[in-house]
Amino acid sequence: MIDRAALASWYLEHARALPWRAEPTPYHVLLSELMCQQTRVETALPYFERFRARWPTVADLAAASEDEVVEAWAGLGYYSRARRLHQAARSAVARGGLPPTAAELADLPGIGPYTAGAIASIAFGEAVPAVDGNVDRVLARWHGVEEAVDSPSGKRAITAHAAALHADRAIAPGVLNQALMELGARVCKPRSPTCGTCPIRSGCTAREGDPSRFPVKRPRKAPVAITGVAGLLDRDGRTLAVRRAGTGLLGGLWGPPAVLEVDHDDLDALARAFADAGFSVRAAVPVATVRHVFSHRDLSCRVYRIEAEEAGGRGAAWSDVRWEPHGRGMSSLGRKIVAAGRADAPLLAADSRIL
DNA sequence: AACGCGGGGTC
DNA sequence: GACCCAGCGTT
Repeated sequence: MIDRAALASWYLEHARALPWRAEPTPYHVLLSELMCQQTRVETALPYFERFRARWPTVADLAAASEDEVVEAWAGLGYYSRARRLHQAARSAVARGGLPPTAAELADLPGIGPYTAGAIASIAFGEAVPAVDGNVDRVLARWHGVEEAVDSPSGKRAITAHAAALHADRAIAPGVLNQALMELGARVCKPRSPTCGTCPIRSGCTAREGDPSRFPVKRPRKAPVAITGVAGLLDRDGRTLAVRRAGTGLLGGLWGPPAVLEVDHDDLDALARAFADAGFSVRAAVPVATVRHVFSHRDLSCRVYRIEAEEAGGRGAAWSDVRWEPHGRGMSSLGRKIVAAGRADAPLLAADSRIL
């Protein structure tokens, strides 16, 4: 059995002072947990502060428009989280507040097994596990779990170990769950864990051998290489930006007109993209090629500087169009494309093509 | 069980 | 480059 008292006292001494820990209201925990899904705490921190300042209560967030929320999320990635956070906020307000149990919380959009357990234990004190990547690692190592933690059976095994720690509620559930996560982030790290300082090294299976052998994971597929084109059209120091339609890759996100899954020199596709934004392209000059890796796609995108005139009309590719002064509110890919155009790279006149 | 979905830090 | 991060929802 893991020495829970040692784990808890280690946590109380070493816990980072995170803003949602200072005041772990259900709304703050909801916000932080959604932002931290597959995202480092340090990355989510400034977003949490901005959201909390702009929408201090769950009712404020529910009253915002989805577009506002997605735009405020820009740069954080996995944008369906933003839409689901907004939906969850509206749902919570409609039912008079966030429900206090993991079972009910799991019914809300964006809240799966981990997040439900985290909110229920941290904000409401329910004795339920919250198994994230850190807990996977800590418990797989301690118990020597040989099954892949990203398989259903492996996840069940880890969850059972985590649940057992709450058996007699010797430690406050929120403290225990956060202690496991904090330990995974600070001590029981993926590579070169510092076992010598671990408060629960006694009894740990992996410490006897090679800790980095755990947790076992299924092999992941490499991102598929794709190409695409993007165009920069400037006017009065601003760049033409479009909002991508749909909820697929970068759906709802702002950026310069870009077409994915077409060749680097597919100027017809680029011209159609601008036509959908209401512009007729006269010339396109290649200025850069940017690479952007998503979790499942490895994109090489050729960036063109565009000359065009207003033609009116709009196609279905974009849900909105505007002139964007800074690149704020854009996806990271969008900002990268804008930056490529601002760079002092020489124009590739030899590749220039007039439409 | 596999896939779609972002972005960035770290070694 | 590879790995992985306070994962979830769909198929």
